[in-house]
Amino acid sequence: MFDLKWIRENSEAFDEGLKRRGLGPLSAEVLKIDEERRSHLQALQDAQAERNNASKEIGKAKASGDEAAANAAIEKVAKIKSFIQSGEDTEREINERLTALLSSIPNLPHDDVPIGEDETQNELMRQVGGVPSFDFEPKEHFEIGEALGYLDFETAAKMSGSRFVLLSGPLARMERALAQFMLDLQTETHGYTEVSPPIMVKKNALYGTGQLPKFEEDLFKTTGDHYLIPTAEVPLTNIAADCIIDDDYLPRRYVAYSPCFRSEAGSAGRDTRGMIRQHQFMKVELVSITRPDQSDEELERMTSCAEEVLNRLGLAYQVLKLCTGDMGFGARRTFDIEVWLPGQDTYREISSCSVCGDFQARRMNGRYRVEGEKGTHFVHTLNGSGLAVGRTLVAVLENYQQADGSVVVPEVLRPYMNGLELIEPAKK
RNA sequence: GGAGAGGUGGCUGAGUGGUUGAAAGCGGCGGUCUUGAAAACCGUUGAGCGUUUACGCGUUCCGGGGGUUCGAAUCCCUCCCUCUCCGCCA
Repeated sequence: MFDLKWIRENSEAFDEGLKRRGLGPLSAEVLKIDEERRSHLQALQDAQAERNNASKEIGKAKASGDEAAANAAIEKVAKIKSFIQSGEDTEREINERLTALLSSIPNLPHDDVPIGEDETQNELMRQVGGVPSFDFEPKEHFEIGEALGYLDFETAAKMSGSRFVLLSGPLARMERALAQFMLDLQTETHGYTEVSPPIMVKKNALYGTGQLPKFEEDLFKTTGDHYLIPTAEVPLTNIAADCIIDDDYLPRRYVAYSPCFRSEAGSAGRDTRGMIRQHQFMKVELVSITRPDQSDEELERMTSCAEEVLNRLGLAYQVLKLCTGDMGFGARRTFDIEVWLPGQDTYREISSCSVCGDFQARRMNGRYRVEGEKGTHFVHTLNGSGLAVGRTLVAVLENYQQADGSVVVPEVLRPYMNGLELIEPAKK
């Protein structure tokens, strides 16, 4: 959501930002409605002032028992009434148009975000860790997992259809181990506060983070009024909704382990094999609520918190700065972390860290106050995966696979897996 | 699922049609007192929008929306949310 006053005063910068996003200019349309609204408001408010004065007169006249004067004033006001009535209708209608337009406009990218149409134009920031070499042809994760007997798409499809998976035995355990390891790292080493949030939310929460009203088709909705969260970003960021936080409490850092639900409406045919793209997956999510002057630095920090998971797991990855065309709706700047998958012979997204500025804060009315100062300001919000657990499991399987089909358990996970060092095929 | 109660400013909480943007308390800010602090006392303290060089002026806001009325925090309708009791239950 944008500050109307800012658009009014920076209409060129606004259109320029939209252009960088690959969108046409909108300031003219916005300002036209704004203009309409303001000139209308002036007339309406004059009429209201007149009515209020007359009403006070009536009050006084009645109090002093002067019925004649009261009736005269009532008659006078009656004439303005219909104008005010229709004027209020018009105001409502204009406001609705304005909010509808404003709430569908994506956030503007930071100046340093490269301009581009799609993921091919993202900017490579760094590559970390050596890509492992194999003296055999590395398999994809689903081949490995299915051969082990602990990764079962068929059984999942039987009860849930496509894009679901059933993990069992040591792989189910590894999913839990990964989550535990990530949570411990983010809370104990990086200072995040662990949260166990609701995973069903109402639409105002989704409006706050920007999934609604534009992306309803990506969400699962219950038969009631709840939606299943597509990411814990939604409940975590909405902690700040309708709050006024003292500035010395900022930044606030939250981490949550939760399932995520996505309809994948626009992805038919993509990543149909394996567990890369599922309707349901587990993720450890990081969210920061900061002051405006802290948010850029916080994005760097958050990204490195996510990277540390991969460092400790010994997985190779690269960090990209997303170009304008590949960024999400609410983001001003996004870093994607892509992990190396030997089976696919490529890097795949495993985390996405974004700074949203005050875009979400405006939508959810999340503010902070500086001690001793008058008034409030909008907070800045950031979110990032730390990490997507399902895809991390994929990465471990592919990177730690051996020629005989067994999979070595990364050292940092062993304490979480009862000391298990090697995953071998299930005995039938 | 059945029956009730309620949503008021940063917080607690009065207010049931007429100078009420709203008592009181807490908190915040300023001051007096004090070597300093605390306590006490005095004063002050909402937000959005429009307009104005500015002081200011106007308007809207007592969960959201609609209605009644010359006039609504106060009456009516509706939606949302919270809570209590009973039943069921992880």
